[in-house]
Amino acid sequence: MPTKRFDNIDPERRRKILDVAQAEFSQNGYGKASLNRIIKAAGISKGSLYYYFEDKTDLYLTVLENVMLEVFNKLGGIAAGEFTDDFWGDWENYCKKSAHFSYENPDIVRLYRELLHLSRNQDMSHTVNEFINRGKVVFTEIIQHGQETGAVRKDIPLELLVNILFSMGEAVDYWMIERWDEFLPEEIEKTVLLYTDMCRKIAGSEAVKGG
Amino acid sequence: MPTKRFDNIDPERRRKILDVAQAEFSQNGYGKASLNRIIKAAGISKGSLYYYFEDKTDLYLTVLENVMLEVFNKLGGIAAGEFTDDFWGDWENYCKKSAHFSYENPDIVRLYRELLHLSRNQDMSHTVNEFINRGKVVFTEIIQHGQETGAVRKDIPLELLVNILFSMGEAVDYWMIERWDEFLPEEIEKTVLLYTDMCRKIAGSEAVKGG
Amino acid sequence: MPTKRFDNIDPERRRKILDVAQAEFSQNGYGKASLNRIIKAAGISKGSLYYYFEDKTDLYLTVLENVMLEVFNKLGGIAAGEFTDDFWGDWENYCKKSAHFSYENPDIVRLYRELLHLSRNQDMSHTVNEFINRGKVVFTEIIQHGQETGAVRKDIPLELLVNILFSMGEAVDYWMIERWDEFLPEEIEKTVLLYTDMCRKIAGSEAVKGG
Amino acid sequence: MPTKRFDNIDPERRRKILDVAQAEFSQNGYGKASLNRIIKAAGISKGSLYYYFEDKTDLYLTVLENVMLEVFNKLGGIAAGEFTDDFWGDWENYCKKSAHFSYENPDIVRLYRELLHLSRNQDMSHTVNEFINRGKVVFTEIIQHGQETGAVRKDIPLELLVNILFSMGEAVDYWMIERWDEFLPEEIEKTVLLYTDMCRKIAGSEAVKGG
DNA sequence: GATGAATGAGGCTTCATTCAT
DNA sequence: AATGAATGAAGCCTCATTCAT
Repeated sequence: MPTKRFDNIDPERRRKILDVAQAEFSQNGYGKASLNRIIKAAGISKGSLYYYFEDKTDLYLTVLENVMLEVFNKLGGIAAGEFTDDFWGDWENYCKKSAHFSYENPDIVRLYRELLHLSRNQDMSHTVNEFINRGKVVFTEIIQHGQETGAVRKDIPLELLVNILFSMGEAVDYWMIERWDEFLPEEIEKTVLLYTDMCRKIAGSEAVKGG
Repeated sequence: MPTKRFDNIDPERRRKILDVAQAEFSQNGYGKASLNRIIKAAGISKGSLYYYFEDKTDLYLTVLENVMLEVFNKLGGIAAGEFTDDFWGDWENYCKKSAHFSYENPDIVRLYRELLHLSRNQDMSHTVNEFINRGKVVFTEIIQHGQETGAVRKDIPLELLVNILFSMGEAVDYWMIERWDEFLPEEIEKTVLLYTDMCRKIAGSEAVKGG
Repeated sequence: MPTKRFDNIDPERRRKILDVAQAEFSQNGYGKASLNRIIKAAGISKGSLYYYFEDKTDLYLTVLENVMLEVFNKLGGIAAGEFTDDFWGDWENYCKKSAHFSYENPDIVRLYRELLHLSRNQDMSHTVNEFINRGKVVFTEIIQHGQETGAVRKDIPLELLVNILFSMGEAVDYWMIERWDEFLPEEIEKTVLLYTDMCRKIAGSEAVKGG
Repeated sequence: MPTKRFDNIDPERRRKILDVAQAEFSQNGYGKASLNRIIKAAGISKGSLYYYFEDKTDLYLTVLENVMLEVFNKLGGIAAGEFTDDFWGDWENYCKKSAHFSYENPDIVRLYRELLHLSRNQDMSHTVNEFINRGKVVFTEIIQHGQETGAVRKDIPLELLVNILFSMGEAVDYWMIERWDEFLPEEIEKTVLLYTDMCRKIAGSEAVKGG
C-alpha cells in the first residue's frame, strides 16, 4: 500500500478520487465496482490511477482506510476515557451521535456491510478482517469500559456481546433510514432511546440470567 | 419469469442447476457470479440456460424462489398456528431449529445477506424486496402471534421489532459459526438459550418501557 | 488444451487462424505477439478466440502442435526404419529434404528457435520442453539408427551429438537463407554436401578420437 | 545514442543501471523487458532514465555496447596477434577460456542469442546486425589467422565456417550448462577437448573435401 | 428441447514516453 | 542534473447474450 504518491498529490484531486471511489465501491460492491467508471467520474487518466495505486484492491483498501479515519474523527471523541460515572447516560449520547453519523453517511454503512461478506468469501480476508476489527474497536472499548465500571454484565464473551449490540444498532439504523423522509425529529430521538433501553436490558449487569 | 419451462425438466437436472447456481451466487454475489461457471459446473449447455431462463436475473430470482421454498419446508412447520400456550418456550424451540438450519446452510444465509445490499443499490429493488419480506414472513408471523397472545410487547412497530430480533440472531449465528470447530454441543444449546433470554428481555410484554 | 472446439470449426477459418497466429508468434516471439493483431488479421472476434483457446499460451501451444504435425508430414517420411545400408547416403538425402523445408518455412525455424529461449527463461518450461524434444525426435532416431548400424560413433552421448549436428545444420541453413536471392541452385546442392561431409567427419565411427 | 550524458555519471550508479538492465533484457528479451522494473531495481527515477537514454532502444543498445566491451576485455586478450605457431593448441586454450566465460555469464549468452532473432524480425536490424558482427569479430579474427598460417582450410567462405564453429560451440555450451550440477571438473576439460577435436576435423586444412 | 458457436463491450493491468519543476 | 506526476494506447481476458441448427 504505497500511499506515499497518492497522499502527496493536490488535495482537491485526492478528495475527488476518494469520494468517487467510495461511492462506486459503496454502490456496486468491491467486485462489481468499475475502475473505468471511477477514472471517468474523477476526471483522471487510467495511468494516473495506477500510478497512485498498485491495483484495484489497493484503491479499495485506501478508501477504507480514509473512511476509518473519518469515522474516528467524528465518533472517536467520546472514547472510553471520557466517560462519566453514568455509563448508560454516556452510552445514550454516543448512540445518538452514531445514529446521526449513519444517516449522513449511508455510503459508509454500506461499505462496512460488504466487509463482512468479503471477509468470508474472498481471499482478501487478512487485510479486510483488520478493517472490520478496527471498525469495532471504539465500540468495543466502550462496552469494555462499561464492564470495568460494573455497569455491563461480564458473564458472556465480550466479542459476542459487542456483535449483538452492533447488529441491533444496524437494524435500528436501517429501519430509520428507510423511513427517513417521513420521520419527525422527535421520533429519531425516541427510537434511539428505545435502542439504548434495549441495550441496558440485554447487557446491563442486572440482566445476568437467573438474576 | 417463465419458470414453466424450467419446472418441467428432469428433476435431477433441475436440482443440479439450482444447487450449482445457488453456490455460485452465494460465493460471488449476484454481480460477480458467472453464468459460464454455472453451466460448466452444472454440465449443461449455454443454450439450455437461456432456454430455461430469460437472463441472469431470472436465474437469480429462480434460485431465490427455491431457496425460500426450502426454508419454508424446514422452518415453516412450527408456524404461528402451531404454537402452544407457552410462547417463549415455543420461541426457544423455533430458535434451536433455526440455528441448526443456519449451520447446515451457510449458503442461504449469505444469499439472504446480499439481498439487503441489492435492494438498496441496484435497479432490481422491486422484485428483490419482495423476497426480503417473504424471508421474514415466518419470523414475523411468530412474533405477531406472540403479540396477540399477550406475550410480546405491542408498543413498538412490528417490523422494527422483527428486524432487531432477526439481526441479533444473525450476530449470534455468525459468532457461533466462527467458533464452530471448537464448540461443544452443550455450548450451542447454551448460546441459543442466551439468545432467547435476550429476546424475552427485549420483546417480552413486561419489557415495555416504564413498566 | 481443449482443442475439441477449435478442431471442429470451418477448416478454412481454422487454417486462417493458425496461419495468422503462426506468423505473429514467429515474427514477434511469444511475449510480444499480440492477440489483438491476430484476431484482426484473422477476421474473428475476441470472443471467438477465447472460445477456441483457453488463453494465449493455449493458442501458442496449439500453433506449435500443428507446426509439428506439418513437419512430421513433410520430413517424417524418411524415418529410421526406411534407411538403406548406405547410412551416409541416406543422411545426405534427409538433409537435402530438410534444407528445402527450411527455406520454404522460415517461420517454423524461427518458432523453434524461440522455444529454446522460452524453455530456459519462462515458467512454461514443462510443456515447451516437450515440444523441443519432439522436434528432435526424428533427428535423434536417425542418428541412433546410424549408431546401431555402426556408421555413427558411440563414444559420446547421443543427445550431445544430436545437439551439435542440429546446431550445425541451423548455422548452415541461416547462412543460406541470408544469401537466398543470390544463390544458384547448384550452390544449394553443394552447401548441403559440405554439411553432410562435415557430419561424417565429426560423427562417423572412424572419427573416434585417437582412432 | 547520446552516451555522453550516461558515461559521465557516478560510476557506481552507471554500473548498477547497466547490470540491472542487462539482467532484465536477458531474462525477458527486448520486447518484454520493462523500463519500470529496471528503474525500480536500479533505484533511479524515470526522469533520469530518459535523461540518460533517448528511449528503450537506446538503453538496450548501450547495454549491448558495454557487454561487448566486457567480452573483449575478458576474451580479447588472446587475439589473433598473440597466437603461437601451434594454432590448434592456441585454439584449445581460447575455447577453454570461452567456455568458462559462458558459464559465468549466462546472461550474456542469452542476450547474444536474442540478437539473431531481433536482426531478422524487427525494424532494428541495422544497428543490431552491427553488434552481431562485432560479437563474432574476435572469433573470426582467430579463424582468419588460422587460415593465414595454413592451419585452417580456405575452400569455404570464412563467414560460413565461423557460423558453423560458433553454433557448435553454443550447442556444447548448452549441453554442459544443463548438466552443470552433476559435472565433474575433469569432464568439462574433456568436453572442451571433444569440441576442439571436432573443430580440427571440420576446419583443419587436411579436412578439405577429397583431400 | 437442446446445443454450442459467435460476438463485442467491458474488465483490470502494464507500458513507454513526456514534461513541468 | 534530476525528479516523479501524468498520460493513453495497448495488453490479456471474462462476460452476458444471441441465434442458426
